[in-house]
Amino acid sequence: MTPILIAGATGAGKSHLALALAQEVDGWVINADSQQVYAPWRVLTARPGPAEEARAPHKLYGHLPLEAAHSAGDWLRALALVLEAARAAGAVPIVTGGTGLYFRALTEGLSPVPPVPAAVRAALAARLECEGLPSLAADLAARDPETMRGTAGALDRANPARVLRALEVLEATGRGLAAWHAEAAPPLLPEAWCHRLVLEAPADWLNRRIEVRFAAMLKGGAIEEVEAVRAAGADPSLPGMKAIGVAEIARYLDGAITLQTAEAEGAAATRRYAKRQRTWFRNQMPGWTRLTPGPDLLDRALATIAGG
RNA sequence: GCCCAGGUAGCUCAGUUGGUAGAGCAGCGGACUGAAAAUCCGCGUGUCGGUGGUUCGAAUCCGCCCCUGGGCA
Repeated sequence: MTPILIAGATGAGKSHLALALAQEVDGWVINADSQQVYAPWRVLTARPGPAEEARAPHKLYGHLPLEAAHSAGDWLRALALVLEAARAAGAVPIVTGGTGLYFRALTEGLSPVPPVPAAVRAALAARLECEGLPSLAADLAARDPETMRGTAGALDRANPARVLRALEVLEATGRGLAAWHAEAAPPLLPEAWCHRLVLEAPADWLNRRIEVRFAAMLKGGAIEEVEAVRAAGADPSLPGMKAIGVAEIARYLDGAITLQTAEAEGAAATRRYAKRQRTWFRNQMPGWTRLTPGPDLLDRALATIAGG
């Protein structure tokens, strides 16, 4: 059973397509979205609900507590188990989501960099706080010029996430990130072994849907989800707290902005995210088949799978 | 009707003594190998309300008109 991958910007309708396909081919819908893995965010991340889950098995959705450490590598390891189980059950894996990095890791492989201890990470975050980014970038350039140069152009020395990651790996493993990346890493699902679809929606169409959807989320329980998480004392720096809408709703709950402003800003943040996704799908997924939303989408998707 | 304050980018606004405009946000393009719904890089997209005038030259000075606030009647 050849696995099917469905990428697409937020709100493009990939969950809907994935579910329809799952019912056609006896498949499992498997999440490839970095925020939909967290249990507290059902409404806020537009995760499939009980009605959808009753129609086909859904995997890797909301299976982690908000405070759980999670990374592309963690997702990949969890996915390997799910793919194994699907094969045993004779089901077609339908991996769907909007996180480009996860699809890249899946079809192109992730270099075997060992996990970085939390203590190393915390120490570097503290250094960034008191020394500033230019100092860390200079340190990296001195200790690991290869990574600083990068393979395809220079590593962005103004990007704190990249500089921190490079230093973390260097300190945790004694080896530079570029050296690790030079190591071949066999992909879990090589491109030749799966159908790859990108659901591409026109920006105007998608933006309107995003606005309607974010407003509906606020009315439909997203505020309560953020309230509950805050009441439980969640650390705002957790990765799961970076889901779009959390910051906006939190400011509303604090009385800093009106509900109307929160709605406008949440929709705007979602639109910017969709734009970044479009850029990734357009430029980083050259071999994928592009489909546009429309009434006969399922038929076109089935035809693509049959033809490929 | 009169007085005052405004009218400059999609929005909020800046623009020194006249030299055909620039910030933030939005938007657009791009990067992306374990926190990626993250993080970062690049780009100003303009009938300066309209119209006459002064001037070599007007967003800027003057006249008239239009529009939006606020005040007095």
